[in-house]
Amino acid sequence: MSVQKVDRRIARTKRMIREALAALIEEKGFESITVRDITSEADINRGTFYLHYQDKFDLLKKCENEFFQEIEDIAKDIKVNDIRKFSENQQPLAYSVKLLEYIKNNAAFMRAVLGPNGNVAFQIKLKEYIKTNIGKVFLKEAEGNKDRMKVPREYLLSYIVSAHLGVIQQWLQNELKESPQEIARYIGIITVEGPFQASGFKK
Amino acid sequence: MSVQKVDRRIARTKRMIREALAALIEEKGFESITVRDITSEADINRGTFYLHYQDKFDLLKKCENEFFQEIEDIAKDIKVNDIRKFSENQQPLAYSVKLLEYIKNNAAFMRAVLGPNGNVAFQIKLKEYIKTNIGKVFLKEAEGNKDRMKVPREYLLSYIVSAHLGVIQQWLQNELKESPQEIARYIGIITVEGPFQASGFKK
DNA sequence: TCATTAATCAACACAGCGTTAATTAAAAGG
DNA sequence: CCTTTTAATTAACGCTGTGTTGATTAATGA
Repeated sequence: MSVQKVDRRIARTKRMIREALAALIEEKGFESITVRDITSEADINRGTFYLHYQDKFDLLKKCENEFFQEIEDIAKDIKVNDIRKFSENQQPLAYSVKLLEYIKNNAAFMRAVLGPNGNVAFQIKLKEYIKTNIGKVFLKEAEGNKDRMKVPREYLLSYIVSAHLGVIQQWLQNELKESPQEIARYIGIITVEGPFQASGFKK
Repeated sequence: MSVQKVDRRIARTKRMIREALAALIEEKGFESITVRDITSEADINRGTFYLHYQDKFDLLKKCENEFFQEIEDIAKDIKVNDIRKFSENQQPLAYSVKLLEYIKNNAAFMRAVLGPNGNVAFQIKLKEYIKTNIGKVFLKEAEGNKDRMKVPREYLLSYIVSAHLGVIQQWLQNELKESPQEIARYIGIITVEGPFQASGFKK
């Protein structure tokens, strides 16, 4: 198959539109954005928008799909024994570091969709991703000891995934002050040792 | 101060509007709802809506405020030593049970604002509430042992709070099959013992 | 250089908004 | 019960945003 070269004008227009979208979501939330807002922020004609996207929902969906496409590749490298490694020498999980690095490199968009004016549907999809690629790895380890499972698997899983996302949101709110490695270490510590073992409460 | 008696017509109208809102949010999400949708669902004149609310955002805000007003009262009864009680005899935390009971009694609205078409701003406010009334109680216990704190307080707190909310959302998604007591027990087990102690992994 | 095609511009019908003035209907209170 | 008060209805207003179209201009790639 031949590689289609993209017209520079198209690339530029799409880039402007997406940058405008991220800026506007963060500014006032997706729901109150109009196509007019986007095109005037991007400094293009309103009609041009409709040459590329059906409406603002279509635009958001395409941005999200692009995101998931890209982090899907990250997931390919996950090592199942990551968690064992962590238990043994407290090394941050490789998957976490990569995901967090990606988030840091796309901070504007991530802050937009995960921040206070963000989008629940996106968060649900992201949780689904984390659940598939991360939670299950953790639980696989845990279920070796199934008879001692005190809480149904679905609740344990949703707990881990939500907690994961919570730390990421706190990090974004904290203006990405810490390094991805550091955050990955926090997640590892809390998730593997438990929040109160980590803080020194109990035993 | 004299108790103002509310005109039955007003009470009815407001009730219809709020029921319509919950139904519509769950159906297609807050952002794509129009005032027309609400008033036709509630079977009232569109003009009537504007006698009570400025716009749909005002309506949502007032519904949320009512919610927080009511759960604020619940928080008044929280006992600081709840967590100790749990550690000793695995009794569900009193605050949790009450909050979860309230959620169960207002399932339509809660499913609407916390579900897939829900509202991030509401979730943030709810997290804030949980953080204040629950997380801090947990952490107060934990911080007796401050020198063993491996993770910054803010991350630990956001972890606990997000995880909390995650279990609630899983519960709503699970159609409130379990009792509030049971869910409170799950939350207690996972939060105090840690997800992997709870599942039997490690040690 | 020149054919191709993206972007612009102006105009269209349409839908939802928020408001208003006149009217109808229901509730509260004597 | 009857009257006064006030909530709800109705129909219309101007305004803003939508999504589309046809004609025109300008940038791109070969």
